[in-house]
Amino acid sequence: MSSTSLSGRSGVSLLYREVKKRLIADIQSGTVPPGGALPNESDLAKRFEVSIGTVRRAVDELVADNILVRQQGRGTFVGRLDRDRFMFQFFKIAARDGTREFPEVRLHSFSKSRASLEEANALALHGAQPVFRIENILSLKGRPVIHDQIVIATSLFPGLNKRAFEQRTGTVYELYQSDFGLTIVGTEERVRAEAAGESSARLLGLRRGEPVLRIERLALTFDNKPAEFRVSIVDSREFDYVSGAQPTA
Amino acid sequence: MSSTSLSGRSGVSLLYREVKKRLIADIQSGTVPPGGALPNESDLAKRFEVSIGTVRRAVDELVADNILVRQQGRGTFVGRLDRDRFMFQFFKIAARDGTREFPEVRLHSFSKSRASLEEANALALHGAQPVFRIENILSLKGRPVIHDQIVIATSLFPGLNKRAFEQRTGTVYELYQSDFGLTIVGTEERVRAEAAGESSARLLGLRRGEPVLRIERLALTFDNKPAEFRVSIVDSREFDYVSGAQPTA
DNA sequence: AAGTGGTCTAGACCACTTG
DNA sequence: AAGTGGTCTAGACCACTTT
Repeated sequence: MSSTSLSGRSGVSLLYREVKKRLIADIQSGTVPPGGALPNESDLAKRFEVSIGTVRRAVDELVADNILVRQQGRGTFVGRLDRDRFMFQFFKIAARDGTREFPEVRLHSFSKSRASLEEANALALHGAQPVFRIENILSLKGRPVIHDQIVIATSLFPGLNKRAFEQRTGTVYELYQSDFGLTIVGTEERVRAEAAGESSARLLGLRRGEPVLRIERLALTFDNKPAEFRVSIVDSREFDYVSGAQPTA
Repeated sequence: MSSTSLSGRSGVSLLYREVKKRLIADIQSGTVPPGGALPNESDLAKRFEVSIGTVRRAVDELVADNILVRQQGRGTFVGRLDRDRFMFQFFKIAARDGTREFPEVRLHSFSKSRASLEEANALALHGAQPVFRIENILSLKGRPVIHDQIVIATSLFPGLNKRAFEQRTGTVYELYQSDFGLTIVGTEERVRAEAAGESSARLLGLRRGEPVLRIERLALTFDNKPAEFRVSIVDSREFDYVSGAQPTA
């Protein structure tokens, strides 16, 4: 964390935006690791030479983005992409009755090849760069329900291999975060209905042609840079994709 | 602080929450109509006997919830549920290439009957209360793509009839807002894939059994009270349900 | 008791819109 | 020029957690 002062009110830069950028930089550089505590607010105010209110505003936004977590009386921490967070921010499949459970994940295949045109486009790669392809089968209530096909550029995940992937202790995103310093901060998803293809049908125990959900998810890191492209095929006979709502006071 | 109007700091009530509630009450009562301007912030501060900062915090949250809209130099306004807002907050269907257009809406049927068990449950009705049933066909790029089935309790929409519904000038939610004082503030949606039923297939020009998206949407007003239950059947061969992303600085 | 975040205040000054 | 929201400050005091 460098500590020069923040622009003497000279130009376009809003102070709280600037503070926010610096805090993000500290997270990306690993200066403050996942789960680690930030300095307290008055120290941050001194370091950045702004008032506490300005620090609070920057932190407020990072909390709203689920990047930081405040705990009154304890401190402010970098959010870990653990199971709880995965369930609340990223996993949108719920049973018909509304129940939500963490899926049991089984690795089905791990390979390396080149990006298709569509994949390169989604991941903002220049040409058919090498990618890892990972297929997972996710089970809910003991039965296979989701067929995940993950595509990630090898350049962002140097040294990743099947063993490391399989032996991770937490979520996939937590692996990205802790082993490659890559924090997923949001996703864009497109959902449609299609007839089950052969491999998904076999893996999910469906007849070919049965209607399934196809979810294309682009996972983004800071500055909206794409980091992972994932296609999920979901047997939606007993499970729904859920979205939305807005709790007001 | 002279503690007359807003709780003298005695207990649980946070001042900005209290201000927020009062502002919502003014919107619900029609004291400030859709599109109308709020008093300026210093006047609000005087009226509520709080500082401007506290007013700003309350307004900040209402802006975040898309209920109010700030315009620097002009004022703060009650958001109208017009086409623009509908497109950005509620309409989640986009062409495969990402294009989004406002759908052409055609009324297919308007009737009155009693709520099914599922509908009564969704709308929090006590028993099989009377409801209006409205079916719309929504077209995109000149072709029918969405079959909407709307269910609303007659008790919330007294005097609504086919003519009023058909001759509305704006969106359905704008009608709710302007004619019945009922503001939709958010939705909960559940999406799954199913085989097209007979009527939807006919209306959308599909073969029976073709995979379609089924979207069940519960639209909520203040305090998360359910106001409308809607089932949308979507021909997703050329259109997707889109969700998500999170713009950070 | 000490340290953290959470709420609230009072006021200066800036940026934008309108008459 | 007058009126609006937008940013930033400096500091008091409250609520919660830990030692």
